[in-house]
Formats: sequence, C-alpha cells, structure tokens
Amino acid sequence: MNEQDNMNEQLLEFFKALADANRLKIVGLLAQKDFSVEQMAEILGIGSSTVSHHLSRLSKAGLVSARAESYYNVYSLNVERLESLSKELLAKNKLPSITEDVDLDAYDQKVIKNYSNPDGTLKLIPTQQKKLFAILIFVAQKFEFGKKYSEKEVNQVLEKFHPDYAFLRRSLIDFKIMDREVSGGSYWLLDRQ
Amino acid sequence: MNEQDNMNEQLLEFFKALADANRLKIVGLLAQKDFSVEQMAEILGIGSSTVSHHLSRLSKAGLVSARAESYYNVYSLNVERLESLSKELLAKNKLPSITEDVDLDAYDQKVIKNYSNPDGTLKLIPTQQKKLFAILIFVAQKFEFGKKYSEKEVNQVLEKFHPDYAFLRRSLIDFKIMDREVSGGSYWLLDRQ
DNA sequence: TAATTAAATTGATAGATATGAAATTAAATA
DNA sequence: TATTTAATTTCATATCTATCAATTTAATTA
Repeated sequence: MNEQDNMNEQLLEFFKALADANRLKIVGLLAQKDFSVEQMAEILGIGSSTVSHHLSRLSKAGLVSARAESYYNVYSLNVERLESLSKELLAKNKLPSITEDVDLDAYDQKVIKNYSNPDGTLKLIPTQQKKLFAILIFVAQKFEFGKKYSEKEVNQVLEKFHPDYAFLRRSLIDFKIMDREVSGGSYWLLDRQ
Repeated sequence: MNEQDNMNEQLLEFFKALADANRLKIVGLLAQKDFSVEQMAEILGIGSSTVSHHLSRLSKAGLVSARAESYYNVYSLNVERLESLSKELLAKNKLPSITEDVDLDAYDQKVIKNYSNPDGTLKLIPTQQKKLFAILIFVAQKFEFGKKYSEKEVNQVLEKFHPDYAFLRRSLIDFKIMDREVSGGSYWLLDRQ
C-alpha cells in the first residue's frame, strides 16, 4: 500500500460517505449547528441506530467528530476536512494520479499480441484505425530517432513484419508517425507529443 | 419537485457517480485524454459492458460525454461540470440548504407532545437537559418580547403548565431564556440568537 | 449485400448496504 | 445501588448495484 493508493482510498471513502441521501442531509444539518444522535433521528424520521451507522461512516471518512456531553453524543462537522477533500478534485493535476498504478497501454499491448505470430511477424494488418495505430507505433520502435532512412531501408525494416511493407510505410506517414522529404525520398521518425 | 430538491438530487447523483473505484479510475483516465469504451475496458481489466454501464452513470451525472468517431464511441471528461459541483461543496452556505425541506424542530416537538396532557398542561418536567430545554422554549412562548413581568405574573403563567412553577421559573433563568433584575424582581424574555 | 466490429442493452447473480429490532454498553438520576 | 436513558453494536432482511454473458443495435468494411 503506497501513498498514492492510500490517497485514492481516502477519496473513494469520501465519495461513498456522501453517496447517500440521509448522510447528505446529516452533513447539511451539522453545517448549521451540532446535534445529538437522537435529535437527528427525529428530524430525519429514521431510527437512531441507523443514524449511528451513518455517523460512523462519515466519521471513518473524517467528515464528522463527536464529543460526549452529559447523556448525549454531540456530533459536529469537520469543515476543513470537507474543504480539503473537495479541493483535491479542483486541483486538475491531481485527477490523473488516480490511475498512476494502471497500465495505460494495456489496449495497445493486447492488439499487438493478437496480431503477432510467435516469430514477431504480423498475422495480418488490422483495418480499424485504433488497432492499426497501435501496430504502427509498435513497428516504428525499430527506427531510431534523428536518423534518416532511404525508402529502401524503410522497406527492409517493415518487410520483417509483413509482406505488404508498402502499406505499412504509407500508413506511418498518414498517421504522422514518420515524415519524409518528397524530393530526396528520405524518411525519419516524428516526435510523439 | 422544487428547485432545491433538484439540486440535492444532482449533488447526490454526483457523489454516487464517483463512489466506485472503477468509475473514479475512469475519471482519472479521461482527465489525461479521451478513450474509447474498449480501451478503458482493457486498461481496467473489466468487461466492456461494465464500462458501458459505468459511463452511463457518469454521463447521467453530467460528468462525461461521448462523440462517435468511426467505429468507436470516444468519451471525454466534462471538467467544468466537475469543477462546478465540487465548488458547490466549498461554498459553505450551500450546505445547510440541503436540509431546507426537513423540520429542524421535529425533536423538540416530539418532546413537547410526549410531556403534554391534552389540556396543555405538563405531565411532568423532564430531567434531561435537552428535553427540559425544549419544554422551556415552549412555555416561554407565553411571554411577550420587550414586556416586563413581576415574579407573581411569571408564576401565574407557569402555573398553567405545572404546579412546580418555581422550578420552571428558575430553569428559565438558568438556561438563559429569561433574565431578571435582582433588586426590583422584574423578569423579561431574552433574545434567541 | 454480407460479414465484421464496437457499443449498448438485457438478464442473471453475487456482493454490498441501508434499515430497524433487539441486545449491550456507558452514563446520569432517583 | 437500582433505574433510566442515549448511543452503539449485533443481527436479520430487503434493496441496490457491480459484474459478466448473451443479445441487440448501429456502423464500417469486404
């Protein structure tokens, strides 16, 4: 369990805590003033054991806290916690980090696996744009950045993947993975943004 | 269904939409770039029909939208929507309005009902602080704001509720519902904050 | 036009959870 | 000390929902 996982779990706890009509109402009540369990039960028209359960979920998310006051357990809202968690969402760069641990290229890798023979050649060239693109990115790894290739050299590299090297070569240009000098006929890799 | 109910429902939909680990991840993915359903299914390691279902929930909450792109349905995140809803929480005065429709005095009213006879007198005077306070606020309604009462007048009013008018009178002072002039012996209502 | 493909929908199911009743705990009052 | 009271915990249950498989729909390709 790393720090990022922990943050994700807290964020999930936060949303789960507020994803219930009665718990939202409890937060709304406590935003006005403190209440005891029984008072809230009466106001919301539900049992006090149910309110107790909701409060423990809100408490686990750090959104409320209780103090003993004679007979009663008086609950109050942790406004700072509510603010810090909702700010977490507004910080735009925080969102992508939710998926820090997942593999963004899983789709592309599956496509490559599906279309490749054990010897590394391609069974066939996919027609669907997204799959073709994944395959082209894959074969483009055989070229070096900054180096210039003649059309013949390009064909030789692509031929190891599929007999229709000409289609692959044209597609690399179409998808703006490579570019070429129209007159001289030399090819080179473009930078992936 | 008034406007406030509608806002509450939207807020609830928002939290429910994000109260799931995979949906949070989808939002995290779409915060980086657009994806098709199948790509996300592959990345998250779940079925594409499940992703479809999650996207429809996110879409219902207004958080994502789709565009058709050849074969694919490409989804993107509605950042403005995400921002406006989380700002809704940060605006502190917005929270209390969640409970606009509920009856804040339900607890007090129940106490009054439990301790009152049909003729309006009190069966007995509660000992617990919160209940006693509710009863005192109730009987204090018989006094007028700004008017001064002699101790005898106060007793006459309170006697109609319970024989132990002296206890009620002292409690009204203790709970700072009324105040009195120690020397002259006159009583008056205090302003409820 | 027929075949292929991505996405959505439907149906079924296992797991999560909101709720209340009953039992338990902790604290205040008689 | 015995009784009363508020809150929590435990237990049972009905509802909700995340998931997948199978089907349907809509669009593209051959």
